[in-house]
Amino acid sequence: MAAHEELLQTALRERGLRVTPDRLHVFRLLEASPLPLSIPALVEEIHDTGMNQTTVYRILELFTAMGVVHPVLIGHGSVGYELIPPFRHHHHHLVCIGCNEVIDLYNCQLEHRLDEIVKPYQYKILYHDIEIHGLCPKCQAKEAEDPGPSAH
Amino acid sequence: MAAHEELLQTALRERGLRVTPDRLHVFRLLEASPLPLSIPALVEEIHDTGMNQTTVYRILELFTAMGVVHPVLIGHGSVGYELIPPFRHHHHHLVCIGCNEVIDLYNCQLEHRLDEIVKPYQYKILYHDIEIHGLCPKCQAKEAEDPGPSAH
DNA sequence: GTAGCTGCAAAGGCTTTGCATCTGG
DNA sequence: CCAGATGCAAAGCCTTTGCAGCTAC
Repeated sequence: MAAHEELLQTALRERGLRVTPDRLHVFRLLEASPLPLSIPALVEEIHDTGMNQTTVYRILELFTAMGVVHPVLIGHGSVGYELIPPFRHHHHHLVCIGCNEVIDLYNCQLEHRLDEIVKPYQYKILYHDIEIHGLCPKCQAKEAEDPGPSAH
Repeated sequence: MAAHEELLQTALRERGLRVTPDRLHVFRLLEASPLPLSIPALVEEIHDTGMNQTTVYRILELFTAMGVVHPVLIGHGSVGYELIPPFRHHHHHLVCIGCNEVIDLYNCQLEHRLDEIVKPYQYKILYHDIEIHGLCPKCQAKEAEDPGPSAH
């Protein structure tokens, strides 16, 4: 069994919660996905496994409260969920606003700088998100030939 | 009239769109709010002005497409909207996961570093979001006396 | 005058909730 | 065995859509 999955089992048992097939299944879907998954996307994925969609909502609420996942913005103002450390490597996102492609960025070396910025507020920092938005090479080319996206 | 509002009017007219009382009203609400506003919050605000809630949705969709606002995560996985440069000063968020307090951080000095990180991907960067999550001093104290938030 | 904007009302999704049933430890 | 988890179904939101009437320019 994967090391991350054992971590999840431990985290659940420590709280007196149960390791169930549904919870493991949702965890594996998140682990297998290169991108954050929205709840509707997860519901879609589990649709033919017999798992109820209410269960998906409850599992994500639980995972969020446990610090297993956290919400991030994906695409046009919708919310997705992804695993966070120690359940997954720390990383950030580079998002194309043209085609919604998402690239994971590892090697974030900004922690020290962020600590400095936040010091005056006496917050205890738990985690941070960075999302960089722009146009991927393909969409830059598309924009160059098109007249550009007029509103509406 | 505020300089930012003139910018909005210019941006609208450049696209052959109209400057309407409703659009100005939504813009002013966003400008007056220290925090990002969710659509339901905006709908609440305009409820007794006679403006229809459908209009709020359409205006936010338009403002997003125009680059006047962008979505950010606020609180527990919900989405809010806020003005972005040149309609507002560039800034980031420090969010308390205990009480959902949001503090604006100005003086972001990370642009250069982000450029370096992203260089290999040949993206054209348009903007970035940074959200730092943690516990405010008050919630740290609360956690110290409480047994801490068990799941569920 | 006319393209564009808004109001209204209905439809369609998404999310939450209560309760009965089932199950992991 | 029993606290905890899930399924089901209904209810309550949130969001989108089509069309008729209104307004900025």
